[in-house]
Amino acid sequence: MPELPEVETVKNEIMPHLLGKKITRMEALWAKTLCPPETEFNKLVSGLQVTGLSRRGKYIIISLSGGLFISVHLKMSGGLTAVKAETEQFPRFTRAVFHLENGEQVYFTDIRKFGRINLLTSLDTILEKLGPEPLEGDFTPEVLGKRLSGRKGPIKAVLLDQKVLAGVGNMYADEALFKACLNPLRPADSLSKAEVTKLHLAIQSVLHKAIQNKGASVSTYHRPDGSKGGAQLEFNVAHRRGEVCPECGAPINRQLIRQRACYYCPHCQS
DNA sequence: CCCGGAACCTGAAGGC
DNA sequence: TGCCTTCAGGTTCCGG
Repeated sequence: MPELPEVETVKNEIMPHLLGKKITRMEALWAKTLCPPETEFNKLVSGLQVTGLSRRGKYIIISLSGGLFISVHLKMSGGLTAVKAETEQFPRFTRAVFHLENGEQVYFTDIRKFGRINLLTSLDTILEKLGPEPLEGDFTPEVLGKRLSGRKGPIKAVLLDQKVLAGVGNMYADEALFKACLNPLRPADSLSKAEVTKLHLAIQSVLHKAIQNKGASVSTYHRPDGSKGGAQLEFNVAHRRGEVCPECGAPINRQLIRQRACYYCPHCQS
């Protein structure tokens, strides 16, 4: 599932196919994917040039000439695929198409239709619901400590709150808590200073390593060239139902926390 | 602020 | 083989 490392990888690898190109037309094959709807979207973007690509949390931000932005959220099963030249048949599950100059295209595919491509005049609506970027220099252990203070819910659930920290999802929250040897049910504000520091380091190292491995291909995630990421091969607990802890050999627990599957080692994370 | 639950969707996997 | 149920989990919204 796309979390920060997967979104970062998609952004980086789709960049050469979009940067500097003119958008001739946006096409919606599943109407709800585009907001505003296709006709209105096209009135505003056709002929504009892509001037930049960036990522904030799990959003890909496409900057356009004229001061407009397109945000892409992959949600559960979305992906972008680069295509050199126009083809007559779209791949299965294509929900939207970026038509570019010279007949090039970028497909937005999404089995479950949760993903969204929004046209924005300002990034405020996105930025105001996101906490700090975990890999930026200003994300320090002190900042993490402040974000967790006063939060009495389980640390696992609090880490998934995008307003606390942007970009961490279910898989990497499980991996970071394992690396920091923290029980996912611990109240977020009960962590000692040393534990917060350990968690801060664990979050950064888990995300860095996953980006190096081009994301985790569990279920439907794929890179823009169609290949898979390798980060799932290094998971210690996430999605490892019925397996044992690589550190101590204890069976990995799967427990619902706030309706979300949580994988952890009951021995190492006691 | 905290929490639970539903909604949005489809395909894979497991049970019978 | 085939029907039915469950599971997957990012985000928003609604109600208590």
